[in-house]
Amino acid sequence: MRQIPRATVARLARYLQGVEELAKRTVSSAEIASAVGVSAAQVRRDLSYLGHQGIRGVGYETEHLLTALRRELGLVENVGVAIVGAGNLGQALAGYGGFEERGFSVTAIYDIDAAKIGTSIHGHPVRHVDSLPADSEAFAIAIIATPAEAAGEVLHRLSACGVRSVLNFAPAVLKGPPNVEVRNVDLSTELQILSFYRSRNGS
Amino acid sequence: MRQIPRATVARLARYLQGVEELAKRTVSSAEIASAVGVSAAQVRRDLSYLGHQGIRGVGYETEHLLTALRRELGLVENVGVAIVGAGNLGQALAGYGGFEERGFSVTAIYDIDAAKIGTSIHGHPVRHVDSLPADSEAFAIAIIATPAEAAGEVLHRLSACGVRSVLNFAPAVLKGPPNVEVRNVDLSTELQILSFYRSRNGS
DNA sequence: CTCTGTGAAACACTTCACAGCG
DNA sequence: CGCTGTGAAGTGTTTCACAGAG
Repeated sequence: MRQIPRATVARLARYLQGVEELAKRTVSSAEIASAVGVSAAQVRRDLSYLGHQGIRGVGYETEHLLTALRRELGLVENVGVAIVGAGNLGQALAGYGGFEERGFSVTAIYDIDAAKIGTSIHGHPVRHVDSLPADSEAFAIAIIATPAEAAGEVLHRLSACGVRSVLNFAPAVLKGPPNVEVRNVDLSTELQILSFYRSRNGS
Repeated sequence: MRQIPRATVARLARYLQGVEELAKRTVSSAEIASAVGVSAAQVRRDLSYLGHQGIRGVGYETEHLLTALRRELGLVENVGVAIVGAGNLGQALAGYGGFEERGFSVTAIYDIDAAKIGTSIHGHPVRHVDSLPADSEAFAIAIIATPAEAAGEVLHRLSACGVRSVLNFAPAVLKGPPNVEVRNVDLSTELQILSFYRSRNGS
């Protein structure tokens, strides 16, 4: 029963946030379900992958559940995040406070523009992309926020210096080697998907 | 055979971009597949939802296929997009050139900060959130880039003035009424998912 | 008596493999 | 002969429904 379904992993992160917000001493699957917008059966099934965490007739003890979720998601220690690309999007991400609150630290921003290197953006140092290998111990996850043309090359470099988890915002579909998990978040693609549903959700 | 699976819709948008980039006169399912990183059988199955578009023994006639994809995705006309929230992220989105290229136009940015209203960001006017209903004819899709606290309220307003498609970047899981399609893109959630896989992808 | 945990059924999506068109 | 389009099989995910713990 090990091997958690991918679909479940994506929801565990939501549950973590949902349960944190509920801020009760115990929570039931139904409460979590309505907080994150899925079915109660789904919540129970998902949480069952973490082993027996609940108390029958009562629900889940909040602190215990949060610990289990954080452990499963690898969030026990603070996680370092590198941002590659100091353009508009990279800067916005660097200034986004939400990361720190959730246990992630932006360790540095990488670019190739000599004018930017050595400066600091929202308190984070800007370094040359060439120093990624030297810095690679500092972070576990990288965010690609470069133009599409550069994205493939950046992924290659990241993968070469041992990064296993990449979040790609460049408008290109990246696919790393099998041991590298890449999540592509393309804004245009998202809008196109929405556009599809707009036409059918009857006016 | 109508009713295209959600998973397929998400890929159609990728195919559109992949085929555009290939820029050939005809493309085979195998070519599309390798451009976007899925299996050839998957591409053929997905495209078959659009009806018979290919030519056996040859592949798909590029122009014809692009037209069919754009029609299916509701991208025949230019699509208006409103951005709500003129903070860091909202500004970055406003400056992101990729939208215009793909048939989307940012019509305006909405905020409640009096100091920002009336100014313009990357050429897009900043208006008060209260003017959303009056402007609602201008856009079909809205992007929420506000703090988490405001997001629910904003969704409510958008839905009240007839918006059916919403892309939410605020760190909150929004769920609109059934006739409103909401896509939640939460950066922290994405990082948490990556964090999960980091621990398992054998070092 | 409530709410979890889970077999079993249902459903959704993907892959296989090949008939048959051009 | 190459490549599409698709039944059929396979796999993954969700829902149902209920036994049983607290």
